[in-house]
Amino acid sequence: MSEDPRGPKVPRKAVVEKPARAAEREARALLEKNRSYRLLEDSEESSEETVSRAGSSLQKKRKKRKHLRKKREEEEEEEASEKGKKKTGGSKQQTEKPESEDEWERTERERLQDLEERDAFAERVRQRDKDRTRNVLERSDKKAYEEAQKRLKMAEEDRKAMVPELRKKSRREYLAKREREKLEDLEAELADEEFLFGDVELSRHERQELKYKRQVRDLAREYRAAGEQEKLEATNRYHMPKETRGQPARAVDLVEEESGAPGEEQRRWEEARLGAASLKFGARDAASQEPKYQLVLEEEETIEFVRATQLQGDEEPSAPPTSTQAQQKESIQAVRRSLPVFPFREELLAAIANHQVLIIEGETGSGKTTQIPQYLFEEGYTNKGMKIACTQPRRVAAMSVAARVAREMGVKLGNEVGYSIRFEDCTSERTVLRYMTDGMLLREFLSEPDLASYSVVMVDEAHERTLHTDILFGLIKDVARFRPELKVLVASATMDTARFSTFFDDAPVFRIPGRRFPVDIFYTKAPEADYLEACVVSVLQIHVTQPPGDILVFLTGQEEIEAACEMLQDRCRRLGSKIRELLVLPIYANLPSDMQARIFQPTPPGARKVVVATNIAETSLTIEGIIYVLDPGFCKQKSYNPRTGMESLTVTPCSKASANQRAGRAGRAAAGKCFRLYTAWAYQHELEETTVPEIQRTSLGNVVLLLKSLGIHDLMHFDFLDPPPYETLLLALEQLYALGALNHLGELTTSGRKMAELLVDPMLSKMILASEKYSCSEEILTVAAMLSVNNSIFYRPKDKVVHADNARVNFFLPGGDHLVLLNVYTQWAESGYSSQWCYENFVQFRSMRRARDVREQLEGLLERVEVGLSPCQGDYIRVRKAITAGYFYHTARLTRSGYRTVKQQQTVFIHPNSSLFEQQPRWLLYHELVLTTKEFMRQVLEIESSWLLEVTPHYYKAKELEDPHAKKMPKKIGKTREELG
DNA sequence: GAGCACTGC
Repeated sequence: MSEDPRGPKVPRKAVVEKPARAAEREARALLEKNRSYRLLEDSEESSEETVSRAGSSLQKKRKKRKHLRKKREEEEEEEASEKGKKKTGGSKQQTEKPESEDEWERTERERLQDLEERDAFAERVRQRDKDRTRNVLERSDKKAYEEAQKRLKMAEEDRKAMVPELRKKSRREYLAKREREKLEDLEAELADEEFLFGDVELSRHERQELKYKRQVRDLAREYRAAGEQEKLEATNRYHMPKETRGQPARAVDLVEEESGAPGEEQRRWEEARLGAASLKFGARDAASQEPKYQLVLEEEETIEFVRATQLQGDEEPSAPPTSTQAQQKESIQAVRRSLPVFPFREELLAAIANHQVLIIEGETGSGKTTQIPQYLFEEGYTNKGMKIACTQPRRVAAMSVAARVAREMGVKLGNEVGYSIRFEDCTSERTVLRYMTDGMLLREFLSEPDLASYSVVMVDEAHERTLHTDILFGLIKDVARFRPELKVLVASATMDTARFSTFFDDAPVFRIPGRRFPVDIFYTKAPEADYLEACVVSVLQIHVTQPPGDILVFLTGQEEIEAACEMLQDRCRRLGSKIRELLVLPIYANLPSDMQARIFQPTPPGARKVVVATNIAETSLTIEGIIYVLDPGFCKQKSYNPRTGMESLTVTPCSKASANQRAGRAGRAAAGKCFRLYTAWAYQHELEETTVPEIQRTSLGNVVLLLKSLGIHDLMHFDFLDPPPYETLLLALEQLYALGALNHLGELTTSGRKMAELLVDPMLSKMILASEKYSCSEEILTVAAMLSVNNSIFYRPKDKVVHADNARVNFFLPGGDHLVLLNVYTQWAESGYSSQWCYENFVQFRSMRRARDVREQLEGLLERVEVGLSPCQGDYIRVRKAITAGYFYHTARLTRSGYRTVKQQQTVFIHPNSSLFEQQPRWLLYHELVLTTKEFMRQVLEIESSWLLEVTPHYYKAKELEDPHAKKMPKKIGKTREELG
């Protein structure tokens, strides 16, 4: 790239103009190499019939390409004339030249025509965007603004009004539950004792105790029976003693009225319970009561402690309720001044003025996200209509930060300050401070490859290294080279900043102290075999020995969390009143929202909250009041195997960076403690320094398509901060070629350009484009939307597995899972998108709502890529063919030894949740391949081999789709079932 | 007969 003076301009130029020659040449050579490599491999393995078939058709072209390449190199300086010559020459030669030459010329002519068409299409899209922008902004400005206001108001109300009510409610529920559980426990305990020690001679004391317990139980039973008989009266049956009124009521109060000895019975009950508990755990279960390990304070590690933060309490005036607007404004300014970044304002602005790229290192809470863009605004970086972009990895972050900055600046959200996220654009023409998700800025490159309207781009939370952030780095670095006036800020937590600096040509690093309380880190003395058990024990240990403060436990997934919660609740119940109340609350992304909200409710006085969470609590949400963090040191991580194209999700030890991030969660409100369930040695020697960046762990079809659309051809030499594996890129290129998104020279085709607009995975977008031909785009859009919400459509609670499974089976349609998904969506739409319908059918409302959002967006994009909307009118064959047109790469056939993928002859299985699980169609298409306990195909569709020839004549040959065992196999299972359906 | 962490366009 560097030898080409225009190199850095590639992204800007290429979209409308011809791609830079040097890059193109390199890409071509590379593809050439790739292909010959594939060819070798294929000829060795006769099993890879289909691929070698694709390869052999290429073989012919390859010879021609050599010729072409030479030619192009010679004529490099006269591109335009060459193009003209080819075009006119091509049409002439069609009639005159011998066949082989004709074929080559035709291919070449078609290629050039397609490129022209592609660029014309891109131009049309840009033009339409321009025309439409105004409308969209005006509309969304109002709508989004109202929505944002509503959200903010709700959050406010949450804090003010809902909380006390919620607290009361949860307390009531809790008390009722506790009463029930206590009684059950007592009964169980008595039963146990009678069973175990019935024959044993008891001491006088023990006999007395037993007798007393029985008495208490009988009283409680009687009370309950009485209460049920006279429900009306029961409400007035007892009152709270004056002195305890106002304090939380206690479940045991109910006993005292019955006994007629106020206070006395209660005291005795408590003593009995306490005695029972200590008896059980102190004497009979002595061994299990021993702490399993000792937590040892290894080092008093403090994570970035800044004294100044504690001054903040004095500086921040608690705004009086009657304060005027001016006063409020004053207090906002005071808060702004109190942030750690404030003293560095001038220094920072000077550094930004002097350097094009600046790395900003600062912990969360330093105010960098909210303040720095404001400083830049105040400094005049937004003059002449220029904008400032600040990217966030998450939608909520972009929204809430924008709202806060708008408040600080005293403007309406969506005017000067706005945010822009998928499904929601809250910006207007006046917007100069623009918070957005990183993926959103990435898409903006498509319409504005040089980011001409921005004077500053700030990439926040860079240390998280999301896929989008990583790609942004490469693109922004490139843009910065030919736009010297563009300022680039890379904001990151205290890690990896040296690497960022090196990447951006040794950009200076500006450090801002954070505001965080110290966190003591504890390690275990010896490794734990069962970390789940260890977790439960440690939680109780913290609960018993440590001062008040909530606990946050990090586990890997839903299953583990459910198990841990159950164990904890079980232990607590058994310990009874020996320990203070412990509220156990799970949180993970798939948890229904109302359950999720529970973790934000304040802890009742005297109780302690334990939040058992997945990685969601590591970055995505912050829970107030967490003082203790319990970290077993594991997380689930996705990995991608480019050789098989298979994704897997495995439990792996987390990185040091991740462990520190988790520990930091303990120090948000006050000094905290973090207990790590592994040894200090393991931390030092066994944990990776940082998590492997996402770009090295996922399939890159989408990324390649996007980069190609931006005119970047030489992906192997794209400036990645951490380059993805070579094989992953190769596989992505290969698949895109097979899908027709790239031509034989590795250039983007018109259809590829359209696929890039659709922002779903390439195969999915190919399917959508193909739906036009089979006129079933209505249905295909639905299928695509449903496929893009991760398998979280069906809700399957543990206690209603049978019902849930029945509900799912009711949606089955012959043909396969794609049609089942279509069926679910259609029925839901018919119900008026009802949440009640979802509830009744064990379908997750949240996922469906998301599918609806996606579908609506895709519908808009369909218009953009110039595809008409048409219904299939009940002809599901058309739908299935369109799906096949996108997923012909993902096919499997039934052999005597089960299913094998057509492409790689890999043994695979139908997922047990599939509607086709108990059937064995001969030909299958799958949406994805996942490795869990086996290699499973998820979302499978029955197809016919003849369709493969129909939808992709270039990829399959009739011969290889013949089945040698055809006659021995039952006749077309699919057909007969379709007749039934 | 399985068992999906988390984001994002």
